[in-house]
Amino acid sequence: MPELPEVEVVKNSLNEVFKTKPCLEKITCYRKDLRFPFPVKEFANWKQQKILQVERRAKYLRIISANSSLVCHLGMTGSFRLLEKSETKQAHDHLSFDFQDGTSLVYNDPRRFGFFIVWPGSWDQVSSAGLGVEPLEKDFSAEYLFQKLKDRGTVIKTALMDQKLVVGIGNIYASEILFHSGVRPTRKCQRVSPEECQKIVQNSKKVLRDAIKKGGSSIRDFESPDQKAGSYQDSHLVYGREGIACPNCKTKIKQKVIGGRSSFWCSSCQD
DNA sequence: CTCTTAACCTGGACGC
DNA sequence: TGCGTCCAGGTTAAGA
Repeated sequence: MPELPEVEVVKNSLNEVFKTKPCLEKITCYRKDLRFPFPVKEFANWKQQKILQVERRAKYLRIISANSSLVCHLGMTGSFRLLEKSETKQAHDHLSFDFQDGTSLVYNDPRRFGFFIVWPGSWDQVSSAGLGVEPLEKDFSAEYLFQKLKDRGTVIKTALMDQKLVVGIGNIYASEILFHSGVRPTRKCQRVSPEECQKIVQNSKKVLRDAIKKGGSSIRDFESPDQKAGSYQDSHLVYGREGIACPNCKTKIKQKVIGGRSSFWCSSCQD
């Protein structure tokens, strides 16, 4: 489900929830694991704790209490929603943060690719791959991107989705960013010019910021904890639009699997 | 070392 | 209605 904009929206929404209901009664899990075993011992320490803040790095969330913190990843289908006192849990509800007023914040994840782990100290320890720069920060620059691309054997779309290079960009936004930049997803990294790097960097920031503003993309099932669906899917120009006219030139949008992921582009607007 | 593929899971859409 | 196949926003171990 979630790329950077969706995770950012979830983060903001969780912070709203925890601002109103900072005091936890307990954490309950309804199974023993997701992608990794739940840190059950650690959960026991969260009884009666106050939740201070939620942060985001890459597609990871960090939930911080007074004396501990948890890192959560939503995988493909993870989501949170608020459960009122009278409501009962649903299929694929795997864990809940239970508040002292009887309501709960429930984590639901049909495919169970998500996880909760104890905060290990540094972000790089969360991902064995090692995390690249944040796309919305200054250090994601045209110079940085050009340097990273110049000795790579892969194509540009694969590079944009490589979390070691830049974090947070997934399959939807990679296609969208490359369309906005006029660069074909199949272009070899070494053949992307400095000028095109500039465009890709600028459009990454623009597309991701616009998507955050619109609450993320809600295709299939994404929604934030306040139950609001995002609307950025209405702004998708190529993703999921195979055979539909390009908004610029009316050429039919192409689709092809690149690096194992479905990719979309306009063969006339993108070189 | 770099790069690609398969696997982890469930559910929804589609074809027969 | 049912059953088989394919596909889905991510990550990463294993293979080439």
